[in-house]
Amino acid sequence: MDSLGRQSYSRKEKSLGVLVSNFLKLYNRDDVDLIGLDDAAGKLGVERRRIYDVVNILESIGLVARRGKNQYSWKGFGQLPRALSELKDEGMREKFGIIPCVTKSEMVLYDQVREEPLKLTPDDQENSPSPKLDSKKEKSLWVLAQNFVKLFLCSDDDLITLDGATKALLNVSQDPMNMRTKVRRLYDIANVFSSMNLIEKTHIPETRKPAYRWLGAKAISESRFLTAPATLCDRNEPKKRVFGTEITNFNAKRNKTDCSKDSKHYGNQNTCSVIKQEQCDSKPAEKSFVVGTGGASKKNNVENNHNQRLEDLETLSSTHKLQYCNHELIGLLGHYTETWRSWHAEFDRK
DNA sequence: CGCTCCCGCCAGGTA
DNA sequence: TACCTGGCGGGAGCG
Repeated sequence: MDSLGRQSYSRKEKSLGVLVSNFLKLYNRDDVDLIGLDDAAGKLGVERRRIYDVVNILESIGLVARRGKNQYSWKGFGQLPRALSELKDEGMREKFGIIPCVTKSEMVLYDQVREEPLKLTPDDQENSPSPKLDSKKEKSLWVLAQNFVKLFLCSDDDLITLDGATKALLNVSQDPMNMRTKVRRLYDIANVFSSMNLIEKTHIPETRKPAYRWLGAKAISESRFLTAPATLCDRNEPKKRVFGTEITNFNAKRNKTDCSKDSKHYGNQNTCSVIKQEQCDSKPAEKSFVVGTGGASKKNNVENNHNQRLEDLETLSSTHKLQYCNHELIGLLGHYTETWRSWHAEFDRK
């Protein structure tokens, strides 16, 4: 709320990155098979349109696969290495390692070379679609996301500038307006991947130009993005956007005169939804918050760790402090819900 | 003020 | 033909 009592709008809270992070918290579990788009939209408190963005990008690296209308299946991080290596092979064949400094004729060649995107989803992509559909597919988030990944996998340089990615993935000879649109999509994709710790946003030291660094599947598997803010591990770059540590999707909207129109489709879009941590947190052992009846030394350790973390926090920006607190609160909530559940189950048995 | 990217319109596809 | 899908670009938020 601002001083006038309006719900304040925070762009970051509504970002695709936060959404994807919450999406993963919700569905990144072994017992998840099918993901309903309506279900996801409802639980995450966003309109369906945004879910399409998320699943398209996740599908590009094989985390989910389209099963049919309104339904995706959760494939999981387990197959990520395989998907990435397939993308790499594909990219190598397509010469993605060479980021072209594009001239018009080069671009034509480049376009010819990367006609068919990798089929990580066997079902609908099989039958040769119409040329019209091809051109649509060529522009899709899915393809753009795959090509973006290929760029990292096939390049020796682990830093890729936004400029470089733009030149490599988009036909820079097109009109500027078209370019602007495509670059927006690159931002979307980059945000999603950085929220997953697949890449991180940084910049070229000399030029300060924005750039992305590949962190890769290993970073994801080591990552605690489901349970802890990356902020604390990354004090070199306090300005870096950190996703997944905020509760997203409050009903505050960007100011626009009439938001009611679209609610015909998405009745639930304004619901304030907080991801239920007890559903999401599949790795209680990894929780940064420790509770228990352990001995005094254990307790001291916990306190020391806690104090150390408070000291660490002091070095951060206020935004990151808030993000950290948000995360801790969610963790606590999840922990106590879990405890309550098990006690309740125990009570029921007796 | 330029960069970033959310938001939702609406065209085209599908059941 | 109602509903699903997702490209697209306006324009708001932010540094």
